[in-house]
Amino acid sequence: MPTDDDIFRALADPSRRRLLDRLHAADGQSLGDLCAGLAMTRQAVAKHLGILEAVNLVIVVRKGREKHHFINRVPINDIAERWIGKFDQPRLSALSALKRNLEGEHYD
Amino acid sequence: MPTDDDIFRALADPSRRRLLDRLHAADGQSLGDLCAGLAMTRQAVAKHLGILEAVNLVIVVRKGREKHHFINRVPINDIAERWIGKFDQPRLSALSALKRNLEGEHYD
DNA sequence: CAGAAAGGCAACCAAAGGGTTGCATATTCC
DNA sequence: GGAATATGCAACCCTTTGGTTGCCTTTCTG
Repeated sequence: MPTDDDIFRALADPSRRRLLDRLHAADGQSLGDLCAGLAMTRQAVAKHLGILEAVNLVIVVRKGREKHHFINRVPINDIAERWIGKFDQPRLSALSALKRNLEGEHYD
Repeated sequence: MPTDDDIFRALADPSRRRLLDRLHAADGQSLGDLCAGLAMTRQAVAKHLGILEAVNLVIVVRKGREKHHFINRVPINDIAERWIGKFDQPRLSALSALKRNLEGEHYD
């Protein structure tokens, strides 16, 4: 079970956040997909993904010789609730969320 | 101007998050106050606070020979909005915020 | 004014971290 | 079967970083 500290440390590295960004843009990419265009070795990317897997920020599904990666939002939401939440002004965040809500969420 | 990366790296260390926790419990403490009960040198704590200051997570007010520290919530809220926000389910967070809104805060 | 209290500065150290190279393994396709 | 594809594993390297010790400066206080 990853601790909050594990999650924070995993998120501390910009390359890893970028990987999460890429998965957010297109979920389920393989290692090779995720390497494309990055100024890093495949092995480096694999290490980063390994760390993200270890803290459950990324879930892996193996399909043949390929390894597909999916974001798991739970840990992020957890630290957002448990740690970041207590530092933001409740009224402001409630207002902005409500505003987002009213302004039209047509995702999904 | 601190980048998101700076903020994440500053938050990555558990000692620094603990310092923020302590300031959250009682804002405006001095260096000596913040050292109390920690298994660290004063100099180590000062370094951590220096990092927190550098990224504007903590604001310092000098009073005589003392140095008082105050939390600045802006950077935390910034990354929460700009980065974490896009990873949580908009519907869920909007709902929970709305729920919080309805359930308690009737001080508009 | 002398000494204690609060903090600043700098050098140093051991460990962790991000990245690389090199090679091994497993799968798919012709 | 054999080559190309997709990934795994391990040793190694250099930089960052969290922490320490030692000493200096500033500000109260008796």
